Amino acid sequence: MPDPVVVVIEDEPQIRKFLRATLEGQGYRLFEATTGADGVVEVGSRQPDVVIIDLGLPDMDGLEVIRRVREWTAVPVIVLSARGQERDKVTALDAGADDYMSKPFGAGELLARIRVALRHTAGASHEADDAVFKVGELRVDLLHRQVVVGDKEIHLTPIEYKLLTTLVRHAGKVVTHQQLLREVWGPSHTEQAHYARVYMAHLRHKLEVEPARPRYLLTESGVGYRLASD
Amino acid sequence: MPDPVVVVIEDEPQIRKFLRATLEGQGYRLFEATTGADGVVEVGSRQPDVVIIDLGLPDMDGLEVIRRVREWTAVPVIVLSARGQERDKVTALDAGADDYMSKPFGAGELLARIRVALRHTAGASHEADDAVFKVGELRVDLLHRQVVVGDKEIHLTPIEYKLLTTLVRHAGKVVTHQQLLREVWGPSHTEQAHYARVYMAHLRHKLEVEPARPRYLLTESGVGYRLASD
DNA sequence: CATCCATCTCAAGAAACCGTCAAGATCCCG
DNA sequence: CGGGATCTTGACGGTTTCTTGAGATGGATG
Repeated sequence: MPDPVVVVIEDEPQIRKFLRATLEGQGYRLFEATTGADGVVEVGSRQPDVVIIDLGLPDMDGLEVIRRVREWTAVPVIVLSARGQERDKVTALDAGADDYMSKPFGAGELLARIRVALRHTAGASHEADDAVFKVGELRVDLLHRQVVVGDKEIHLTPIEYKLLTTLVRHAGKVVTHQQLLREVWGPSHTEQAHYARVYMAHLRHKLEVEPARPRYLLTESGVGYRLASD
Repeated sequence: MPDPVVVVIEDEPQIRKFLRATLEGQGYRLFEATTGADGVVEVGSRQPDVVIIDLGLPDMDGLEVIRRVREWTAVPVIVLSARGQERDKVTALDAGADDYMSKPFGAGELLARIRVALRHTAGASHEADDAVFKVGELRVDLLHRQVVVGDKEIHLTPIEYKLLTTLVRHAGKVVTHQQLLREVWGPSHTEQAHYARVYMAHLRHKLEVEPARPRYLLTESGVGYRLASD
């Protein structure tokens, strides 16, 4: 999993600095905005995993920012505020915020609440994307690490699988020997074109109906290999 | 949409009364438990939309209740606590809680945070939270911590059970050694691939008809393990 | 047709990985 | 304190997977 992306909308330099230190130390990628208008734009362009917003902004009401963001995304929004009145909290939460922390707050608690927010989105996204590649009788399910030909499940060794997924990622396009060797065996093995040949043979025997006349795993002589797509 | 169902786990009659007044006035259906053990059962039988739990319970640690509940459902859990230390908050949130409110708290804020929790589950597809995993002769009941093969109940040690539930959570998908070790033994034991082997052997002897030829607990050589699904 | 080069096939040894067993160490309950 | 259950750890043999080499195939070229 790549580092989570966080957009911070905060005008006070002091708090921005604090957030930067806190978050970057934990491996978050941070993008900052100092006005509400910038904030909305930043959320739109960065597609963050979490948004942290201070309600006291110079140009527009933080609540308005939340409402604008909520018009098109369900990204978790954590509110920071100098005001701790119940009224303020209720308003912000009902405007679409997912959490509300009154200043002063501790770094540990903020990080914990971010982890909660990330848990939520992790669960939600899990259901939708079934990253399955299909061509002819061949099905490659990246999520389940499962390869099926017709209705028979095929067992692949780690290298075979990695080779296949590399081709899947570039399905339809030619993958040069160099590229293949680099992505499967690592940058130090880019000369051993032999490896790729042996393993392409393995894959063909396992996946092709007629290994000698491949329909999916095509050779581009002198260049590399290509996985047929549709 | 029918009235949302809330389970309250709280031993102090005073606060229970307050919650009852607050929530029933807003059209929530309320079920109460006064001990942790009861609470776990209540969550299992009522299938609530939100759980509210006080950390200071007489019989067991509230954190333990949260962990038990989290073994089989993602229902939003809001923690109430007399303690407001950051340490306590972080522990509870990392144990699986979704929100944390220190006493004293206002009715308005509680209701707002409940609305946030309900928003979250509304977005997620209403998957029937079936706490029972089945495949072939094997049944794993996450709620009752019960494992049955055929019609015989099988006793598992804590580690065996945790290993099995980790596989159940990812049923059908390959779980890498790293993942397995991290989720069962903790992040510091990710090198000891040996552990997993020994315990997979234990599980196979207890769950498989023919341990040498496993039908459920499958090895993905060089990668990890996979629990068959369907 | 002969030759060359890229590719494919096959197989065997090496290496990594896995399952098993069992001997302590540790924990838990009475 | 004792005994049983559970967990850790090491050793060993069997299996899978990887590497490597030698020869076969097959198309392109002159």
